[in-house]
Amino acid sequence: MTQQRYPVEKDQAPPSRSALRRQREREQRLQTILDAAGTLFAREGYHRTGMERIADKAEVSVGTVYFYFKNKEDLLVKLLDQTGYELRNLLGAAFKNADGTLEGLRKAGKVFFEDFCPNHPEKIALIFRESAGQSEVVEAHRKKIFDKLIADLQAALKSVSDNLGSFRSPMAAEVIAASILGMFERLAYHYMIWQDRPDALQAVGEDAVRFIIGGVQNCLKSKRP
Amino acid sequence: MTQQRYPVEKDQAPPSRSALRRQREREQRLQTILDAAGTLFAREGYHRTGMERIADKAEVSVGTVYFYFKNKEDLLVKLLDQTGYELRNLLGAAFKNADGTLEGLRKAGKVFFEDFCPNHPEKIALIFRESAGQSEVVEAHRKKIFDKLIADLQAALKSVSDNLGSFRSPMAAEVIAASILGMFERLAYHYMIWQDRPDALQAVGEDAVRFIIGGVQNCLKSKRP
Amino acid sequence: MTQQRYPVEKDQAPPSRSALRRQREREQRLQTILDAAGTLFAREGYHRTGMERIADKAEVSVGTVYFYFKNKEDLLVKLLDQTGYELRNLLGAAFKNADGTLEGLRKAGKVFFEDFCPNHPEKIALIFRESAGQSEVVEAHRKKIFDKLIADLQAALKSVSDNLGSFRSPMAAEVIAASILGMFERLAYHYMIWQDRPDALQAVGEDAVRFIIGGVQNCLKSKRP
Amino acid sequence: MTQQRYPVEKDQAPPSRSALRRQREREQRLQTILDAAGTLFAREGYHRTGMERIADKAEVSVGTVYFYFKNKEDLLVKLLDQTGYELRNLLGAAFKNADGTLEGLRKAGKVFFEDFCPNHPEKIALIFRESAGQSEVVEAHRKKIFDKLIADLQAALKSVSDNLGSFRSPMAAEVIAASILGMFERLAYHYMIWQDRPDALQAVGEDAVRFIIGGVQNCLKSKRP
DNA sequence: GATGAATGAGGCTTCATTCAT
DNA sequence: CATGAATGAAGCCTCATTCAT
Repeated sequence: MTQQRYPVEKDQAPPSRSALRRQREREQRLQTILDAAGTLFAREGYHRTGMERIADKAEVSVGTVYFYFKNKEDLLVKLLDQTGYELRNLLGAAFKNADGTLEGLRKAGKVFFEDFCPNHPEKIALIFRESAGQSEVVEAHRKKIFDKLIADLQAALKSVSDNLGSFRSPMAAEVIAASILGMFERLAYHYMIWQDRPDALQAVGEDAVRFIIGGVQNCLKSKRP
Repeated sequence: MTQQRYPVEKDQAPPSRSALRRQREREQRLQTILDAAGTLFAREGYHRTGMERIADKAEVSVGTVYFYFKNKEDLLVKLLDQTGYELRNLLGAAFKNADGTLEGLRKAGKVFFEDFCPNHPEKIALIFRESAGQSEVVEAHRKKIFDKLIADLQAALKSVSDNLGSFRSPMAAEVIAASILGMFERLAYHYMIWQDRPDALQAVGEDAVRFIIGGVQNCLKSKRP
Repeated sequence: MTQQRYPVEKDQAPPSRSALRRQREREQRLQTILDAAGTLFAREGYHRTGMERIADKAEVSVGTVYFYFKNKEDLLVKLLDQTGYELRNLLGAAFKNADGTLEGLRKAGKVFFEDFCPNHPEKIALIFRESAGQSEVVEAHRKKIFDKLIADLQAALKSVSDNLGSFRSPMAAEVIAASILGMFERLAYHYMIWQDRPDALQAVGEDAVRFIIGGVQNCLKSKRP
Repeated sequence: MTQQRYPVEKDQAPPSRSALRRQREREQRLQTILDAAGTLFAREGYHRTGMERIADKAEVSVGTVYFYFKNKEDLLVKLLDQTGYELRNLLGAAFKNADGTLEGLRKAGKVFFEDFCPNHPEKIALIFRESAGQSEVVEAHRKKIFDKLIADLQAALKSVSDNLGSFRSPMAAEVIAASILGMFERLAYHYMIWQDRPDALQAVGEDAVRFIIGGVQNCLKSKRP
């Protein structure tokens, strides 16, 4: 549209004010659609939610949804990735500055059960229910997310073992990491989705953490003189 | 239950030989269809499996499938219930004659990872993937199955606590039960479905059991003299 | 089955006792099935009634229904014919011994509204609702029945006109006959099926008869000296 | 109703030209589909007409039919309502400016037999044949239409009776109204659908009207000075 | 004669996706 | 960029009819 007055070094013209605004609006709209889809997927189920429903809720037309997302699956994938990213950040933060001690696991449990679960029940439904078994593409993303969460947990466990003694078995770290994820998953599902008892989550979290810590310790060759 | 002391005159003719045979054939065919559906659901996914595919694989006509099952959902529900029943029996047997000790949990882990998982990968997929978020009816059955498994585990934990000391928290038994289920679920999914490493399952099971036992002990107020 | 010992003159061996009994049972069963079908067709509608429902109600198997009737349509046709036959007999009797006077029409109206309608609501539904527009074959039978009823009425009107004076128009007799049938049809439908007021039928019949008689008279060139 | 004295500022933008055109096209297409369905229902029968046939005849896709109509039943209901509306208007117009005399009935008969029947045989088939006994919903609409037609006729009869003398029986007006409808129905069916003699309809109409007028008069307590 | 399990063509409907305006 | 009408493949399910036992 506007002519380039000076050659730009690489590939980025300084964006005009209106271009910035448009960019912002664009992202807002994208997120609006994503939120609408997320809510509906969680509430009604991925398959029972039609594209028109999503468009309606986001107050746009079906065509617009397709302008922002390749297809319905893409919507689910983006939502899934967003949730995974958020979850990793949350747990990652818990492990910061707790290297080497079991405190990181405690914080991670606390933040998951007391922050994430009660505030994002629809994300629980999305990542642990709706994204299960939908298509190869979705499953691939799901695997990647779970793998990364497990890797993060495994890294945290590694630093614990560096400090408190190595694991008795070579697979222990991975197994424990996956176990913790499984615990979080099933407990969240059980208490948030099936029983809808957000009030119970604090106690649940405490018990879960106690269980985890006992479990981890039992898998370590204790490093005592 | 109670034996008939005298033969009952009429009201219930002894089923003829041919009637018995037909009854048997009927059940065989029903199971054939169920198996076909189970395999396809696990391999291709519930939604991507059409009724015609199922009929073809079972070598019957579509109408026959509907003669034995109300609808597609019914197929999934029956499959789910069957799997749930099997799993409960398996774990239940592990807890028999191990009351009061942690031996029951060890056996349960062993039998799940070393027997159930490698021999029934499709049931893992079915109960932990395909049955998730399909419909209210399916979800209700899923909840019932999970609830029962949790109740069984909880009962086993109760008898452990009777023996070794009570739990530090009132919810502990339930939380631990759900946690163990979650561990089994995610580990089975991780190593069977995503990594397809049935050979790793023995080691995984051992680590998982060690983790569980440590976890349980840590949640008990130790009963020491 | 049994050999013919002596040549039978035309085509009928003297039926044995058991053959007679079988014949009777056969007809009873046939009628049972027909009744079951009639009830269900009237209550649930021809299309929404499956053959299995009919067999169940008649306490026989589906195969047996097909032994007695060629197909579902045949069931409807037989039922329709039976009803038509009954209706013709009923109205025919009303015209007996009333030749030449309007008394026959009065009696016909009376017997239709006060006998037939309240006692056979399901036949009203069958002939005036369920048999409409089902297939060419059914429609052909329906036409034949209606045509005959109209012909009967027309004959009755003819004898009235012989007595009281000829009709002003050549088509009058046929038109009036069809009109009377239409009146009966719609009044029966209105008061029995839609309003379910069998108690009103006497009054309805009286008004209808008065209307008919006035109508007929108005179409006659009165034969007065 | 009330004129806007001042232009309303916003809230309702004047529909753009293209919007108007689209609205028009939309209604045209809807009517095209309705016509296609009406023709096929009348010619082949409601049940023997598949949705694909309808779509083909209307030169649209199946999906488009479902975009404009909820389902097949809806198509029939809309068609039925349209026909009922048309019929009421037709007869209603006949009664205008004929209050108190029998002229209205004469005109109504004339317009029905000489205009409606020969010009819309498919609507005769639809309202008097195809819509009979199809489903509860359809039957409910059918009842409503017939009830309204009867009510209209009844009102016309009422004004006749106001003029010429009251009816001998309290139900007479309703009975006669239903009777007239039944006559129209059966005569139209008889001469248009079964005998396909549109040429006979004029004579039929005249006889029918003569019959009706005689009938009505016979039901009135004649009001003579 | 009677049974009822098996058949499979055909029906209705949904819904993700496209594209002219 | 946004719209929403149009598409049509694909899915689930029904049910009249048959036939081996």
